[in-house]
Amino acid sequence: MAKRVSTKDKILNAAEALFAEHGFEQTSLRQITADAEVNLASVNYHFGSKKALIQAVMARYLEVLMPALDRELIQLAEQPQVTTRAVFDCFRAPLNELRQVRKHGPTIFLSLLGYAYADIQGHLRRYTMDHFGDVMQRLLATLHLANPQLSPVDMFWRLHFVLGATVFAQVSGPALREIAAADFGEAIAADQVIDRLIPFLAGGVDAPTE
Amino acid sequence: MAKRVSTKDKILNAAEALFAEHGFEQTSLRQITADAEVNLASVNYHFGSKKALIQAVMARYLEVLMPALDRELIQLAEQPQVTTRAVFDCFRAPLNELRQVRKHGPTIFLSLLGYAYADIQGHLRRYTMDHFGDVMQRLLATLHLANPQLSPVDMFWRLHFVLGATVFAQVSGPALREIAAADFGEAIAADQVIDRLIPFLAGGVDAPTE
DNA sequence: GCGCATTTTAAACATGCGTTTTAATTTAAA
DNA sequence: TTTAAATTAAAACGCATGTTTAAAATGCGC
Repeated sequence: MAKRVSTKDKILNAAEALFAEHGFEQTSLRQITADAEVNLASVNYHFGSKKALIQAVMARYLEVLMPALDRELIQLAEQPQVTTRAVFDCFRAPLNELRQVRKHGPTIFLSLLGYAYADIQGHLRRYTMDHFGDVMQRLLATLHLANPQLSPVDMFWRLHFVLGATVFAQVSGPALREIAAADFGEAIAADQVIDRLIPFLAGGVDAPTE
Repeated sequence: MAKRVSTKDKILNAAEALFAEHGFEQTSLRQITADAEVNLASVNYHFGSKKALIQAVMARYLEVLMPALDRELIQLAEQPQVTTRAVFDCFRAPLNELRQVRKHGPTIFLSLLGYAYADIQGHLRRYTMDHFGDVMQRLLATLHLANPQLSPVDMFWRLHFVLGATVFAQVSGPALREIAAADFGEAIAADQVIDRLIPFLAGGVDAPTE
């Protein structure tokens, strides 16, 4: 009983794999449709344009991640003490839930996130704000609970440094893990990079200002 | 006495400005040669290929930054106490020296660095290691002085998180500063982002491991 | 000022891209 | 089974890219 996969899903699956590896702009519809074993024109038929396809790929993950993250943040806010580290740990379970979407969902999603910010500046930011603005608001509020000494503008910048480190670690992840394995004989799984990352991020956010 | 600028330099100047703003892949030779007011074919004549032009643009900055950074690191190593923060502060003067190359050299260079890592993975890394491997070695050694508790592999990852945050902050810099100005009415200059960044980076590197 | 090497120019080349068109095919309801 | 809608397929379109070619212009030592 081989299960029938729709053309639309074949495209989504092939596209996200190529996007995660090479970025959006550098992945052509011809590569995608060849990998998906569908006709070139079917992307425009089912999604309308390449841009809409990119959005559909991202939405599939965001719709799982964002509600899960929201639940974690609400739960955390009930605690008497909130630390920066605890806020970042809120991402662990939601990221893991992305495995429901795809086996290597967490890694794929973070790579996509990286390219989304690098390639189409503002485009994804607007989408995220429109659909999940309340979650982002809660994230900011919770981080402020943990760091009342940071002004909103300080927090704004530090959060983007956090995003940068995260995104870079994932986009360059395959290459970096290869180098690390060669130089230190120590191979770590893609999903474990996040374990190294979180303490770093918390330390950065908690750092005293200038 | 208008000073005569060679075609080669006109190309380099126009190219780096466009590269810094839009990235390498997304900047065409036609845009570059139009801005530089030179013929399209002159890029291939003087540099051989677009790839070689990219390398020439980066080299112009690296050849100023790296020796200056090396001097700072050597000087720092003579101090009795070395902190992570002090290591990162070593970048301030060398980055400022890039103004000799161009007025907004520091910002341009960091943007270029960002795109270099995002666009042509490994390509720039190899060039840097071939030409300035000794400086990178010294940087690692100095950071180890400041953080003897971190294993080499820990340091490897944290340094790349640092690179990611830096690069992202610069590449997304214009957009982020715009948003910050709109949301907080607080406009900060491009060169001041580094002042916000350094405490964050030092805090991240100094953070306790998992 | 001649003659050769260097540089600039305009044009074309080959390739790849996202998209559109038109016809063939499959699907599913009547 | 018939028929209309949805989907797939092949081909072409229009455009942009990096590169190459071959002629024209320029610079410069003699």
